[in-house]
Amino acid sequence: MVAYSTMNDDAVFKALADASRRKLLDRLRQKNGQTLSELCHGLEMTRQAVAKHLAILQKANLVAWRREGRERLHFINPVPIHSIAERWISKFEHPRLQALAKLKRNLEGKES
Amino acid sequence: MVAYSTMNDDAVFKALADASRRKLLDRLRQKNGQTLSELCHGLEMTRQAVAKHLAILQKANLVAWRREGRERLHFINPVPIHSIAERWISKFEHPRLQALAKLKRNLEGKES
DNA sequence: TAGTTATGCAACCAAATGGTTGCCTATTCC
DNA sequence: GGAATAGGCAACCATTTGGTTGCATAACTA
Repeated sequence: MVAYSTMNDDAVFKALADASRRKLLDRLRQKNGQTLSELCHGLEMTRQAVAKHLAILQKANLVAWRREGRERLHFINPVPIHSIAERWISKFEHPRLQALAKLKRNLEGKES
Repeated sequence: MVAYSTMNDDAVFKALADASRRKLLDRLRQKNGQTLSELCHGLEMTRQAVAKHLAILQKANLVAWRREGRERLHFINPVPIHSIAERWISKFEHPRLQALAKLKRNLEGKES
């Protein structure tokens, strides 16, 4: 029995809507536990902007961090993405190519 | 061999970021081929607002429509959602509970 | 043909978003 | 202790976003 809260779906979708944030997730996936400064390298924006993005990812529960001395180590949390994939995207679990053919037929005005 | 264009991922993510648009997709999933007016029923916003949302969904290739007399029939296209689910979300295909445990360990500062 | 229904188009508006700069605090290193 | 490094916080700004109103056009229907 799984009692998942669909409550913060919106936060997750919104967090994923921005390319910079998706890039940050990608980077963390490649190397987990990076510091804030480390995550800034190569991104064409200020540290403060990156910190804002990470805060948004954190509120969506996609990223967590812990303080270590003067540094902040960031860790990715893949669970919310999976939850959404499973319970929202799986709504569309028809055979895809079949669905595409159906869409085309519909657009052409034939009965499906 | 699959040659997928990762180009309009951004449009899809952004389209999905809005709760009203997700609701519209849900409605079309329940009943495909609805008209614009039909899709407006029960939504607390003007027809024009709904039309804008549908235009965004269309640009993301999540919805298509055809003209039928004075009406516009809308059809859902589940393919882009599947594509993203498969090639982006599957990046996070570690065993999830294991990943969550790892995240906790990381936050607690123990080596994983 | 006249009225009603379905949609299109454009201007406008407030709030959210994504970014900046400036400055302050806390650690670490010499 | 003093300089350098890592990050926190707040004010500010332009653009995007999500919505509106107003009006025009096209197609059914009586």
